[in-house]
Order: sequence, then structure tokens, then C-alpha cells
Amino acid sequence: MGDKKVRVRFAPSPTGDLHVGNIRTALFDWAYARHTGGTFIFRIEDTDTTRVTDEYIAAAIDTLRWLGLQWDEGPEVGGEFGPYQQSQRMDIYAHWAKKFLDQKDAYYCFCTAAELEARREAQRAANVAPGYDGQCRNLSEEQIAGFRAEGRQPVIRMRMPDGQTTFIDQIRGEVSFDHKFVPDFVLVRGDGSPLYTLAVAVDDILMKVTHILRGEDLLSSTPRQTRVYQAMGIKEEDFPVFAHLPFVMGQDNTKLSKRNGEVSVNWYREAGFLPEAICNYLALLGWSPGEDRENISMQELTELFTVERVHSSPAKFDMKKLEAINGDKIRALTLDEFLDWSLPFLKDANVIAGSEEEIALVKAALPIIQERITKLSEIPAMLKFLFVKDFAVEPASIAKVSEAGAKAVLLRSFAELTSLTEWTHSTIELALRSSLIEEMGLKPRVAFTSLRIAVTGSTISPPLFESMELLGKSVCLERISGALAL
RNA sequence: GGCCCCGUCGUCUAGCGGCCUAGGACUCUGGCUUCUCAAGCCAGCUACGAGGGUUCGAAUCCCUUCGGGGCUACCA
Repeated sequence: MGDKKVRVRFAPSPTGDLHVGNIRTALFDWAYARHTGGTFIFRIEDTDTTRVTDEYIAAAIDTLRWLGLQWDEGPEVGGEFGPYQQSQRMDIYAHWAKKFLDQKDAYYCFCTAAELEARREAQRAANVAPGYDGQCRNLSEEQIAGFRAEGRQPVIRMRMPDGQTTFIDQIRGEVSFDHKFVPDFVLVRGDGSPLYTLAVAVDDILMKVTHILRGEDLLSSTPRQTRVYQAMGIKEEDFPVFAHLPFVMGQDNTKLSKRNGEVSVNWYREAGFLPEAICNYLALLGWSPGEDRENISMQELTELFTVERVHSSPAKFDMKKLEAINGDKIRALTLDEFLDWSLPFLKDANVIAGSEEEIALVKAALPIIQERITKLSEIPAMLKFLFVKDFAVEPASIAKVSEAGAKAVLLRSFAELTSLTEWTHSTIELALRSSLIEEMGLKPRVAFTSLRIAVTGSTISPPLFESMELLGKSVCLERISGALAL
């Protein structure tokens, strides 16, 4: 491709929420554009109007934004080669379809779906490669008029000449397809609307795309795409460079889908995964920066990303590893960043309403839970004890605080804490250690578990003394006496 | 069935002819630390699909085979 400025595009067909596989592709496209100082184009492929809805398109835009994959040309930002939504480019496709027809590169095909299916059946039965048999390739004007008189709506088919298509895939090397196995394909439907095969090729040329990084499922459609380039009069040296990314697989070794794992990026968003974690993890699926590096920032990804280091083999999606990376990213957050990410989860779970006092308390509490969570969605459960009005000990833990030993601990704690003048986690700890551990001779684990249940309601909580400091003296004493009454 | 792609620990990967008795990470197991849970630290388990070549030497190159996947639409 010489030293033409790199232009890459991410061109999903939003028939649902963007899924993990889509995003991995988008991420690589984006990273490649940024790495090379090129342009990242975002294009909506909605030629199949029955499956793509405005809602899904809006959601795709939102998701990409959330992930931080900013595009230079595309929906909402424009660009000199727009519009970037295929449903708004119909006249362009019609123009090229007509040109191909005039050039005899394409032809009208009047075969009906039923006829096609019957012949495909026969091909399969005869053990011949199924595909269009070329029946309408050389129709005379009279035949065409005849079919039209019958009321048949023709599709426009691209003529695949004999020979083969060979190209250098940047990830797989030389790939070759014999045209015997690439039948004439449909460019325009009977109703006049274009198909992906037409639109994708035309747009990539018109938008001056230089590199096509896309899913491996499109590998075998490449000969059709280059065929359209030729018909458009594009010279082979000016074709975009192809790089077919390996799949992201589900646990059962098939393409990741709803059946074998969570696929929607929005699901991960709601589950409390950070965009940086999702991108970092996804970047490691089918690519690696080498040197045993794994935890990288978006910035580092753009610096390190090269197509040469992309794999040709598929990768399985592993939620555990994503969670581990998410935990790392959460721990690396500054307090203010962590606060911003936490608040929506706390509000959605109705733990806080959002008052200034509540936010201040959350901010004070976050440092003690930052290293204890792997997903933001765990925050509400961890901080709930600080905000609940109708506090109650977990049913499962009631027995543990109502036994004699526990009562003694609570009684003594109540007395010690009541006389405490300075209420900080260190003064609390000092007072309790000297009384419960040293004087009463209890094991820390035993003594503090009783207290933990009384104060937080659960056997599992953030660090006890810090929690007590946050809760405040009166609430702690109240809860301890409450537990004594159990 | 045909065409195409792929094949290193359970998973993601490092490795591009000798540095590999195969390294890292996640998971799992054991331990340390410890007020619970985490985090952190230490240790351990486990891999070059198989068979032929080429070579002084192969995880790395070639062939075959087996296995997995994709495509085979008036979906993308």
C-alpha cells in the first residue's frame, strides 16, 4: 500500500447489542488507526433493514463511546466521505449496480428462490459444489422481456469470471480461492435494495479505506469483494489490504454467542466492568504485546499494537481472567475516579439517594473496599451497612452473636467504646485489643467476629475498625446494644 | 459433502532452528500474612494433537493424518 495514510473502518451491522467479538474487532481497528496515526472510520451497515433498528444503532454508538473508541469519521461526527450509514447511500449503490450491468460485469437473474433452492438440492444430491449455476448469465433481450412479462422481479448478480482470487492476508499469509467455488453472487435484491456484498465493497473504495481488519467469518467473502473492486475499475495495487482476525470463542468452542456466555458489552457494563478492563482483556485475545506484558493502558495499546503480532488462531473467552484484570484496573483507580464509577451503582441499588453527606461517606469508605472487589456491582452490598436505616443482623449470623461468649465480648466492647473520647479506627482498635484480647484473653478472630456481626450485620465486611470509624460512635453503640438484645 | 482457516499448560499467551529439562498471566491446590473477606507474598499441578521427514540439532521448516472452526442466502 506504499505510504498512503492509513484508513481503517469498523463497520458493524447492529442487529442487537454490540457483542464481545464486535468490540474486539473495533478495538483492533481503532488501535491500528491510532498506532499508525491514521483515520478510524465508523460505518453502520444497515442494508438489511429488517434486522437493523435505530435503537440498536444508537446503542452501538453509545457503547463505542463508553469504551473510549473515538472515531474520526462516522455517525455524529461526519467526515468528507459521508454519509456513514448505508441506508442513506442507496443512490450510490444503485449507480454502481447499473454501471456493472452496463459493463456486463453483472446481469439480471430471474430465478426464483424456490427454483434456486430446488437446483441447490440437486447439486448437493449430485455431490457438486452448491451455488448459482449461471442459468441467467446470458439471457437474450427477448428472454428478459419474457420474464418481465411474467411479472418476475430480477436480482442483479455479479459475474464471477473463471480463474482464481489470490491475496495476501496480513495475518494468514497468501490465501487463494478458485472461482469454481465462488459462484455468481447477488448484488441487488429483487426489490432493488443492495446487499452487503455490494455496499461493503463500494463503500470501502469510496471511503478510501486502506486496511480492512475484520472477523475471520468474512475471509471467504473476500473474492466477492475484490471482484466488485475490479468492476469499479480499481487496480489491484490500490485494493485495501485485508487482515482477518481470529474468532472469539465461547466455552464450548463455537463462536461466542448468547448460548455459551454473556456476549453483550452492555451486560459487562452493567455488571461493573470498566471499559479499560474490557479493552485490555479483549486486546489479549488474539494479540499480545510480548515481553510477558498483560496489564496495559489504552495508550500503551495504541503504542504497541501491530498487525504482525495478531494471531491466526481463535481464542476462548475467559470470564475469570477478565475479572482479574478488572480487579487490577479498579485497584489502580484514583479515589475520585473510583467515586465516579461507584456512585451510579450505589444509586441504582438504592443504597444512597445521592445527597452530599452520603457521597462524602462513600468517598471516605471507598479506600477500604477498593482492593476487595473485582466488579463495581459488588460495591452496594459492601457498603450497604453504612447506610441502612432498618439495620438487622443477617439471620444466618444471629446465633453467633446471641451465644454467651459473644455477649461478653459485646458487653465489654460497649463499655470500652462508650468511654472512648477520640473516635478513630486506631483508637478503637487500641481500646478493643487491650480489653478483649489482652485482658479477656480472647483470640482476635473470635472476639472481632462477634463485634463484626453486631456492627455490620455479617461475618464478612470491610476492615472492622475502619468500618466502625465510618459508622460513628453512636451508631456503633446502638448496634451493639441491639445485638445484645438478640 | 465441497472450499477455506486454525492446532503450545484447563484458559489467554511467550516462542519465529540451538538461550526450552518450554517462560509469563488467569484458574486450581498448598502455605505465609491476617480482625472476616480480599489484596499481597511463596510454592505446586498441568502443554508443544499424532505420525513421518529435512537437519549435527525442531515447539519452531516440509508432508500426511487427526481434531476444531468458518463459509457454502435475495444475512452480515
